[in-house]
Amino acid sequence: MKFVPRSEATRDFIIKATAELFNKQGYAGTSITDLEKATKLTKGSIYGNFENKEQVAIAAFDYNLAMLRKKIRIAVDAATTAKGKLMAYLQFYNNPQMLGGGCPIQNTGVEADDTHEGLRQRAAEGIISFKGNVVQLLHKGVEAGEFRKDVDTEKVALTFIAMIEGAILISRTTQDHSALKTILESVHQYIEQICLP
Amino acid sequence: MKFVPRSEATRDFIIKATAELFNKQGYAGTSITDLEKATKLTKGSIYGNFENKEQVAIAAFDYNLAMLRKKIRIAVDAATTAKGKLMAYLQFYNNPQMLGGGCPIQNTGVEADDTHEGLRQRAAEGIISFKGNVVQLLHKGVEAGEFRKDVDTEKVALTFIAMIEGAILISRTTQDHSALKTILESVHQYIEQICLP
DNA sequence: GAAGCTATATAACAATCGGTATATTTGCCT
DNA sequence: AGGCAAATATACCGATTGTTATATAGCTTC
Repeated sequence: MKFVPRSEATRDFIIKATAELFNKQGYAGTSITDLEKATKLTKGSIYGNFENKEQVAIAAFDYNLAMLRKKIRIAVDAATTAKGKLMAYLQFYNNPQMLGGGCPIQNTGVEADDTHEGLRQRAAEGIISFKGNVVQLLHKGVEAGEFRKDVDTEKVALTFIAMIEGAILISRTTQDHSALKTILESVHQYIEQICLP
Repeated sequence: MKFVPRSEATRDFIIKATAELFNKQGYAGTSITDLEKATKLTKGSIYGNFENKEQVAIAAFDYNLAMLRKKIRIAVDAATTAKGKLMAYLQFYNNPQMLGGGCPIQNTGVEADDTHEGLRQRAAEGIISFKGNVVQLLHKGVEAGEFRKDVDTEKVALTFIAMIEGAILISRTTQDHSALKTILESVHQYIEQICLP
C-alpha cells in the first residue's frame, strides 16, 4: 500500500498547528490524540495527509527549524558588518520567547540521539548548517579586516553555538532568564577577543 | 492507601538497572514493560517498591546525577590547584562515554522543562549545585592567587557549564567526538584567560 | 440536480499503556 | 519441619496507544 497525501493545504495546516506541541513535548510525549486536539481534526484526516506519526514529527521539526532560520535571517540581515551579524545572533537568542518550547535542535537532538535515528540526523544537519553559516560569517569578517587573521573559524563557530545552546539549556531548566543574559554576555566578550583593534 | 516500599535492596536494584534506560529514552519514552525487561522483574515487584513510574524516574535521575557527581569528584579531587581542578572537569567531560546516554541534567532538563515540573526542578537543582561548586572553586583560586581578583565567579561558572553542556549536545547530536574536543579546548583557553601570569 | 471525486469523520482494531488485586513463592524463626 | 511474614509473580483492569477500513460530507462538472 503506497501512501499518497491528499491535501497540501491541510498538510501544512497540521504541521503549523502541531509544530510547537512537538517542540515542547517531544516525539514520545506527543500522541495522535494531542494532534487531534491541536488541529481540531480527526485521526482520519491526519492519517490521510501523513503516513504515520513519525512523518508528522519530522515535518514539524523541519517547520520549526525553518521558522527559526527565518527569524534569525531577518535579525542577521539587518546588520551590515560580520561582527554586527554575530551580535544579531546573540540579540536574537537573548529573547526567551524566541520559539515556543526552546531550541528545536536542542530538543530534538537530546531526545533522539539514542532513540530515533531519523530525527537525530535532522537535528544534526541543523547544527552543521548553523555552524556553516557562522564559519562563513567569520571568514567574511576576516577578509573584511574585522577579525584577526589567525582565527580558527571552525573552532570559534562551534564554541559560539555551544555557548548559546548551553545558555538556553541552563536558563530554560532553571527558569532563570538572567542566566541566559549573563552567558550571552560572555559570548559577546568571546567575539570581542577575535576582533582586530 | 498509603504506599510503603518493601525491600530497600530491590528498590536500589531497580534504580540501578533502569537508570541508564531513563537517561537514554527519557521519561515519556520509557514504559513499565521496558523496566520489566531491564530488571527481569515484573510489574508486581516494581509497583511493590515504587509508588508509580514517576517515582522510579525521579529515583533514576537522582542516581544518575549522584554517579556523575561521584565520578567528577574523583577526578577533581585528584587535582591540587583550583585551575587543575577546573581542568579535571574538562578532562572528565572529554570522555564520550562519561555516562551512558549523555548528561542526565541535559536530558532531563530538556525533556521536562515544558512537561514535568518535578523532574525539571531536580534538573535545575543539579545545575545550580554544579554552578555552586564551580563558583566555590573559582573563589578559592582567587584567594590562592591563581586567578585574577576581578573575576566574576557567577558569570564564569555559568559560561563554563554552558560551554560544556553545549559541547555535549553538539557532539552527541552530530555523533562527532572531535567537536567535543574542540569546544573543550576553547573552555581551556577561557580558563587560561582568568589566570594570573 | 445527479454523478463522481476528494477529503474528512466515524468507528473499530490489536497492542500497549500505567496501575492494581490477588496468588504464589521465598526466606527466616521457632 | 512448620508457620509466618515479606516480597515477587500472575493475571487482570480500564484507558490510551498508533493505525486502518469504512462511511459521510463537500465540491466540481456535466
